[in-house]
Amino acid sequence: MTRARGGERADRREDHDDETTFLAAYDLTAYPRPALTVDVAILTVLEDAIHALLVQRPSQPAKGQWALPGGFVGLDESLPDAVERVLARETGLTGVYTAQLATFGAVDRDPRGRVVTVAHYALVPAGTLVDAVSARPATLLARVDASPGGGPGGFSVRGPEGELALAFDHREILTEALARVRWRLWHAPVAFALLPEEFTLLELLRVYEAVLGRSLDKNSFRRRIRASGLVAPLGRRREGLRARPAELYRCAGPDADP
Amino acid sequence: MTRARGGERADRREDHDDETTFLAAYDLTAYPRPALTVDVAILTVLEDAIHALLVQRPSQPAKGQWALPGGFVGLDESLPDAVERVLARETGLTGVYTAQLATFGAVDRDPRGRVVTVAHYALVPAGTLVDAVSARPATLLARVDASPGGGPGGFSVRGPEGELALAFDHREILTEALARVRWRLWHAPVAFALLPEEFTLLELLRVYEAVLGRSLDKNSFRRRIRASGLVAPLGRRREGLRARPAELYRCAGPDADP
DNA sequence: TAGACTTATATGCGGTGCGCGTATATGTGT
DNA sequence: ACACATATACGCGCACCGCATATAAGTCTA
Repeated sequence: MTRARGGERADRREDHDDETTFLAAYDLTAYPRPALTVDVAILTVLEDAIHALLVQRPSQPAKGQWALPGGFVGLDESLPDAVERVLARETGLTGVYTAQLATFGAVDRDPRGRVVTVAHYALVPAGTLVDAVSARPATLLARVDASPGGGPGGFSVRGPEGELALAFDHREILTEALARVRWRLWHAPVAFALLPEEFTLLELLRVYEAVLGRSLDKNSFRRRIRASGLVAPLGRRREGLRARPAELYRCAGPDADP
Repeated sequence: MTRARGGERADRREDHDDETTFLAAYDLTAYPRPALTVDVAILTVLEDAIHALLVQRPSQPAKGQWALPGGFVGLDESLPDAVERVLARETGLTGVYTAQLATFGAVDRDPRGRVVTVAHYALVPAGTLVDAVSARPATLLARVDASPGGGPGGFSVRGPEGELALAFDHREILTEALARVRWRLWHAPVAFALLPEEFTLLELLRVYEAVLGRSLDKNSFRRRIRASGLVAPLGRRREGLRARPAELYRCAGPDADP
């Protein structure tokens, strides 16, 4: 230890030269390595149910099957950049809330060979997502019905034609995304990403119920949300509905925590 | 839609042939792609403080610097397999609790070029880790002192010689690992992975305090833990200490949740 | 236009869990 | 025998949540 510290400065200079020459000669691509993709589970709450945006694969492999939007990660783009690019390319969406979910690396998860995917989820207001889907062919919003008692992953993915089988391991990714969003709902202000800027407390409640898959008490919910300080009343009301107009709120909390 | 459904069976056969020929001709490796590694933040609680196992890099790049154990992901191994291999190779540890943390893909995070790493964390009882470190040169247990008020990432990593600068973005990974373990402490039975099979409630309390970075009330803690049903008394006691012997417990809960 | 209906909002009550203080039990050390 | 240290049990009060109830303020309909 003492000897090593005595030569510290000289060693450091020597190491720097070593590293420079090492890096000049180093070829990362000399070794076999997996391919890397990002996949995004784009979720929303529509008609009191979770929906996921799916795209019909336009080319091999799994051509014609429904899948999560995804794509290969470029050499010069970060993971968030890759997600942003994929979202824009396959759905036209920009500026949406996204977060990393988990990385899936089963050896046989892609028939093309070894492909590891960094799965993400995105939360989008229903209106935005409906517009995006209707503007694109070969995309749909699949209703994801999760029965909380139905065990892990015990949910159905339904399109207009009925139950859908997802390509690759995308059903597994969707399962994880659902669990993650449920988990974060109470601990991070993610629900607001699923609503337009202005919303009523009942609309917020519906989002919570849809995500959690169970009904919540309206009074307790009001108290909790208002006490949390995450919403601020706007002083205006949503009128023209069947009953007393409800106060409009907006998200007010500083975004938070891991 | 109707047309597509009418030809479904024939299409499927055709698609299968297409996919087979497609896959035969497909070369995943034809496109540039990042290299992929796994890195593991191996954590324990020693002397009422969190410690992380670090290895001194034996070769370029960042030669001589302290880093988290890690290695490239092989073409034929899953991510858990890669983690297991790396742990065994660099620390000799086997059969420890590991979980995926997050994937770090900043373009410039590795001087060799584009290297994306799937970061994991491992939780190991202090005794096991002390043994592993003392059996290997160029490894150490660095004390990680986190002041909860010190802002995000506001912690120190200290070896016997003082503060350490970690290689690559490993300090960032350590930050995330710490936050994740804190987050999970109350929601999943992770604390037991940091203790030997048999432990007293005070020892469990010390683990919680070390991970959370703050003191907890002993009485409330007892009630919460016992009411949680995650521990079962063994009927034996830890004797020979300075005071009344404490009941020994073991982890009893079914492992749980994402 | 009056009343039914629907939804919004406020308030009160009781159980539960947790922070905190206190009392008692049971070992070690002098 | 006594002090001392820790383990364990219990009680009190507060905060929060589920639940019920009351009132407000609109729309809808006869």
